[in-house]
Amino acid sequence: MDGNEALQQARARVIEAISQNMNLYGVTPSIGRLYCLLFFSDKPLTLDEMKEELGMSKASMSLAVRSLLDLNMVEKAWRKGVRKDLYVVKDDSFQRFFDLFMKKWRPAVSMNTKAIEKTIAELEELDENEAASDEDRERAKTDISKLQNWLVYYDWLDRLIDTFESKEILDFVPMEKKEKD
Amino acid sequence: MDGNEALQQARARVIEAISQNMNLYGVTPSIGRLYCLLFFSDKPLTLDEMKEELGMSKASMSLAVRSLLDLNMVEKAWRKGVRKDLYVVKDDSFQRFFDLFMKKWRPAVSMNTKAIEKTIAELEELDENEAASDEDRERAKTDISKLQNWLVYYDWLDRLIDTFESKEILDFVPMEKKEKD
DNA sequence: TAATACGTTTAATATATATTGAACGTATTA
DNA sequence: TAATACGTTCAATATATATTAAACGTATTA
Repeated sequence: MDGNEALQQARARVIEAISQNMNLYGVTPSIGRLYCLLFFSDKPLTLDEMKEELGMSKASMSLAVRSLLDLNMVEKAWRKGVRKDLYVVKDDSFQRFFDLFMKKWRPAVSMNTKAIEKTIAELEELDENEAASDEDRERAKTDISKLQNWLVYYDWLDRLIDTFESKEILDFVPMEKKEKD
Repeated sequence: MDGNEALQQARARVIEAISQNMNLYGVTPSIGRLYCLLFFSDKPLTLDEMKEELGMSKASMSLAVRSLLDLNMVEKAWRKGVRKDLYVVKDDSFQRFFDLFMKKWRPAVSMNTKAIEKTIAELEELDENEAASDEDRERAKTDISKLQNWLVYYDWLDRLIDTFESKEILDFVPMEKKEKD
């Protein structure tokens, strides 16, 4: 086995693992492989080069790159004299993790919170509505109480994401392991 | 509009929002709706009742319940004299969030770490192999350095998940907002 | 024991999503 | 200007996943 072959084979193992687990970021293995291709590449790549390497269509590459841009996992690169768009990974794993929460979780927290608040308001109206049956009003009360627990959680989650965004989380869980005493 | 109708409509909004955003937990909207059904139910439900409420097959309910059990989002309930299996939500949003990391993220971290470690070992061999070309050995060195950065990140992530599992994270981001001074 | 009532598995189907080739718009070059 | 080289969009297709009906195994009841 020659050196290059050994290199490719060694890389293949982590590419496979990373690509498979990339679903935690809400992307497919294909997109994961593209990310890995860029990760191991020693230079920015064009859509045509990606297409060539992965044996996929240019349209796919265009879409895949866009999802990666969305997640802040890659960025455009420029090089004098090159007209094609070039892309490189933003090789900061911590930032990648934090960005996931800012891009995906934050909007979800916001949506859910708004929905819950609006619903609680409606349920309170129902509870105060004399025309409603006792049973319905009772259920409204129960729902309100359950939903308020959710609000507490979403507020917490929002504050947790704040500590990701500000990187304050690193004060609590430091990047480097503590030295053993 | 009568009370019950108002109740259903109020619930529908949060059900929709929650179900849609449940993809962050790696489950489909259908499973999300089942979760919400159980959440709002005032009693444990059987597969047949779920099937009835959601208009889906029993097989679907069986599979959906299993994913929710997997994520620790529901649990079995027993009631004297009832032979059918009964299920209720585990209505602890915080625990639900922590469990996601223990069930999904932790194994991913573990898999990726192992793959990376094994690959680094192979690359080190390659780097020390006199027969390999200088170019390949150089690339191996570069890869090793990049992969070691990932190891630092995964180690950190593992420790972060530790703070979820032990709930120490709540020391840093408390459940209740701090009172304003 | 036989008969019934469960939940699960399996194989088939329906649905959603990923992927593609071709058409399109825009910028660059000649 | 016309011609070429891009990246993107769109409609068609391929693939993966969700969903189902039917078969199955097990426990319970009579």
